[in-house]
Amino acid sequence: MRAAVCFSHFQLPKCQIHTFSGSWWEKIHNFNKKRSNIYGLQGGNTNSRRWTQKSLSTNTEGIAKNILSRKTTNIGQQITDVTSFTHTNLNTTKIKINESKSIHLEQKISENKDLSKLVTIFVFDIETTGFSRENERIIEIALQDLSGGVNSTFETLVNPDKIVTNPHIHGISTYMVNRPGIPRMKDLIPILIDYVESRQKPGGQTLFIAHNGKAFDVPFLISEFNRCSFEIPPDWEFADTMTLAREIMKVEGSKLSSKSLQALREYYGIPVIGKAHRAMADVNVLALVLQRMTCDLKLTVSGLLENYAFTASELSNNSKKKKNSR
DNA sequence: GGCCCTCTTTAGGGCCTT
Repeated sequence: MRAAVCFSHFQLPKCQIHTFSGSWWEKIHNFNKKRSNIYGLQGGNTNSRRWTQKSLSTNTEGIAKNILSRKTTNIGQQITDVTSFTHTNLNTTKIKINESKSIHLEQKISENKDLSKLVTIFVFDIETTGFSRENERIIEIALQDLSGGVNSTFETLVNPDKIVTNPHIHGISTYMVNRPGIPRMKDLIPILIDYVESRQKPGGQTLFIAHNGKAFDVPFLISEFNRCSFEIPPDWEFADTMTLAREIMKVEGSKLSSKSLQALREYYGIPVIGKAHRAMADVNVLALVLQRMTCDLKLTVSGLLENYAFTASELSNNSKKKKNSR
């Protein structure tokens, strides 16, 4: 059981920029303001942030695209450009699913520690060859660590070893994912796990947020991990913004008519950022939508974890129970 | 496929994800 403790300082007045905490939204917002230019792939030292050149091809269709440029809109309708730099260690041979890592989140809460400093929150999205996780494959993954800063994004195409039959949806073609340097899922998973580990706080928790994640992204990810003889690390927790959207729709006077990501983007007046249905573009939109929804719902990090988070094993077990009951 | 809603639960339809 999680301690039912809510950190009131997260619940700041509506229409302030910070919602979850005075930390990560502030960080990401300040970071956006500091980095107003869009950079290419070259390294450099900007605003005292030292950049590191990535070790593998960084063309826009290759693995772990280094540079993300995006536009963000905060509550004050300020639109800024931001660049994030993802470095991925492609020489990863070790597979570190550190099950012995001690997570004492409840204890930390009971000790009244600042939960926002213990939780790493990723917004993520996947593009696939279709809806069926049994027959289809992931062809693109994007993550954004909402703490911001260097290496805060991770983005890569994935070789599905099959024909991409739905390029009209996302613009990702068979040719794009079959080129040299595009990793297969079994090769990508250890890299992904290492990347996430590199962003985790000592003794902290990790929360992945996706839109319709409970029904689509997370089960798809579980299926792909299992197919490649991996398991989702047990300390990864997930949350679904679809659930938050339903809460928004219940609010009296809410004019949100649909729970789709596009409807949420339009509802909050967030401009189109890149091509819809590309993973990182949708991640960028979702990060902003999440900010606004948590503001509207006065939702804290602890509230999100206590009321909306689930683990991969919980999701799998629930699914098995339902299948057995049929 | 999973979730939610309802003209419901002994069920069915709509939405959302690619």
